[in-house]
Amino acid sequence: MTDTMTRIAAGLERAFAANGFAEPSVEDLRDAAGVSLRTLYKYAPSRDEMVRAALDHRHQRYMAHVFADLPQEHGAALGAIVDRIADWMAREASHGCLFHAAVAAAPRDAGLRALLARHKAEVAERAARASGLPGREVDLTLVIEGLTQSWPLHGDATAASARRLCDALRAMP
Amino acid sequence: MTDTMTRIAAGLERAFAANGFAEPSVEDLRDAAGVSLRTLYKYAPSRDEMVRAALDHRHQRYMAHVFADLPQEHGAALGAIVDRIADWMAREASHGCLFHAAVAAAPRDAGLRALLARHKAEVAERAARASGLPGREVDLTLVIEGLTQSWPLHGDATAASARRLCDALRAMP
DNA sequence: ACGCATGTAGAACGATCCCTCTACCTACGC
DNA sequence: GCGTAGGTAGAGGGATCGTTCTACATGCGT
Repeated sequence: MTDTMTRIAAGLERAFAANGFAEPSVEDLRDAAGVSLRTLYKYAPSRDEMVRAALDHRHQRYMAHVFADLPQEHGAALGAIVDRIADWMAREASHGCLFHAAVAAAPRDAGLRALLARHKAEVAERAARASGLPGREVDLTLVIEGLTQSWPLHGDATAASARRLCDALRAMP
Repeated sequence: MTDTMTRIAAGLERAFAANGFAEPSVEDLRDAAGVSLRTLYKYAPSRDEMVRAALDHRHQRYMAHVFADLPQEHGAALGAIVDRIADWMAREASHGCLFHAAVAAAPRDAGLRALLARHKAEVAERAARASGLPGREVDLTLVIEGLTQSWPLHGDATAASARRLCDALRAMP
């Protein structure tokens, strides 16, 4: 059932987020997914598919967490996005972006790199739309990526810095 | 003749940069290092030590590439740092920061995380000094990390964005 | 000429890897 | 009552893993 699939994907996401993409064995993943090995392989016929399933699930949850129910006003929306991302880092991704971690573990995998690019493009596109900055996806990607990567080093001070940089972005041509 | 240790470290760095930290076997690393298995284990007694040796070598080369012979004037120095990092990405690190890749492959390894933090702290400190922005290490880390992570997605457009953000940083209180 | 440090080549070990397979259980529509 | 779908438990194969070890070659100071 689809219910089983999402439960498996949620468990896989948790396992990869906690232990990285290299370390967990398929048996570890089976334990995290809470199903038998056979069922796990039925829904994700190889370890690579398990990675994809985890990332798909992660993408859904991330987009919902960051972009759902944003304020209408553009400045407030961008500030809220920064706060949501900082909140996400605090409670979910204290080690950094899961997509980058997946690509780092297998940098030759073109499919994974494409998945990363699509995820980041969608984030930038939603951020540009919510903040009323169409065409500024590169600027927004830079600040969001900087926030995401710096947060493990400097915590909430990074969020404050990102908010000020976003104000500067909106004032820039 | 170059020191055996540095030759090994250079080969290891190249292997990990090309194939990530999870994929290469010790035999692959031996081939990349260009020495025998016994010699490799003499200088790096475990695979983890090989990772450390590669990262140490990477740190030396990165700092030299980005911070050597910068202009005296603060604005020009910061612009040069951005250009140097973009140049580094173009020719050396098209997949992203090697330290983040190492941590992503083994997020539970506290020693690796400490190595990452020290590397980033040293980069931020040197950047703050060169650009005449003491105490602004968090801001600089955010822009530099954003540039480093976004570059694989948007290439030199990211560098242009980073330069404008650096100008904004210097104009901010 | 000789000892020693330093190197190469590669076999072998036990562990672990991903994946497949057999055998059995349970819920449910007809 | 019974077949089928979809599940569990777990053994095992074949390959590869990190690491150690033996056996041999080479350069160099004395």
